[in-house]
Amino acid sequence: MGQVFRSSKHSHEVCIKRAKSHATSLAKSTGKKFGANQLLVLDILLQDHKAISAYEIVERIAKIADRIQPVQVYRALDVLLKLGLVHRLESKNAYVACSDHEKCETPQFLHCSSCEQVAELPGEALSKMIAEFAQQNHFKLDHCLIEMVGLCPECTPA
Amino acid sequence: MGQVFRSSKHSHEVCIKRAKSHATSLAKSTGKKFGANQLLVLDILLQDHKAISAYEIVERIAKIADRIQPVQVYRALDVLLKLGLVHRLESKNAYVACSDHEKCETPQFLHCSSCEQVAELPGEALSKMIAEFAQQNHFKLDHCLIEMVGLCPECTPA
DNA sequence: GGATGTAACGTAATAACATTACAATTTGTT
DNA sequence: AACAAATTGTAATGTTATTACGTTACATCC
Repeated sequence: MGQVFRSSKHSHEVCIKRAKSHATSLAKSTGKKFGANQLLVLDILLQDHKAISAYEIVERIAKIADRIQPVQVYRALDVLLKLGLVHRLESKNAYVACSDHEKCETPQFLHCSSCEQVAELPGEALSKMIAEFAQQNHFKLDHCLIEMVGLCPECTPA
Repeated sequence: MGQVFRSSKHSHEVCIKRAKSHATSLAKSTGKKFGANQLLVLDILLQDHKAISAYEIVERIAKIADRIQPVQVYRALDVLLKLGLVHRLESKNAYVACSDHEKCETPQFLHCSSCEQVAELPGEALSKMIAEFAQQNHFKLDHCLIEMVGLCPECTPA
């Protein structure tokens, strides 16, 4: 199993590059183009592996470009969320760039309460088990939210 | 395995009675007493198995007693949440009375998107598995949020 | 080229959810 | 009665998200 949490020294340029190339190929395959605000929001979220609020995105954009309104950020987020390029952390009302472009239909998040980094859990064993639980209870599952809070390896005292 | 979703014809009086007697015994064992607002909020939430917002609670209380302010509802909710008598559904910003007083440290919710009923999943298999996943990823788990959305048995077309 | 459709953007206002700060009241205890 | 602790009351504010309406950019089709 790979490291789900990025080391603080990992080459984040690589993450950004990979995410952007994924976004580009997604755009190509669907025939869509990203608008200016959508690109800005994605750029901001790609700066690290933390989840930030929509209003925080507003502020960060204001530092590098013309200030835009919250609603414009929410609209951009809607598009990015639908494409799976961004996820929403329900328990934090915050948004994070997807960091696992292979398999993230039902993302399961690990959120470090110390450094605030967010990781996505790979693998499907958990979602399969959950699907089974649902079925056992005659529940027609649409989607499931899994958010774990705790300390990441780097923030765990040895 | 019991029915986690209450049938629409279930005798809800029993649920209310059971919850209230649990609350009473909890109060007795901890030497606390519930305040007027706390009792009102609990009563409102016990009226059914649905999750409602704090502001909805404000409105419902206004129908049966003097109107109170949102902050008063939030305070009452804080107390009830800490006692485990009420849970918060993060993905809906809504609150629901606990319906499984035996075992609800890490409640796992099923939320019907049609009738809006909320059920708690019994058992610990899921939470154990999740704890394992956390450990495998060197994540020191504090708590975990599990919310499943779909259709309950009564709302599932045959 | 001009009409048309659609996706994104701009602006203002407001709705929905939650907290802070401070004062008054009630309750239990000595 | 005096005190502490918990609860309640009131006002204001902070945070998150949406609605409504209008404009701009751009591709397509006739």
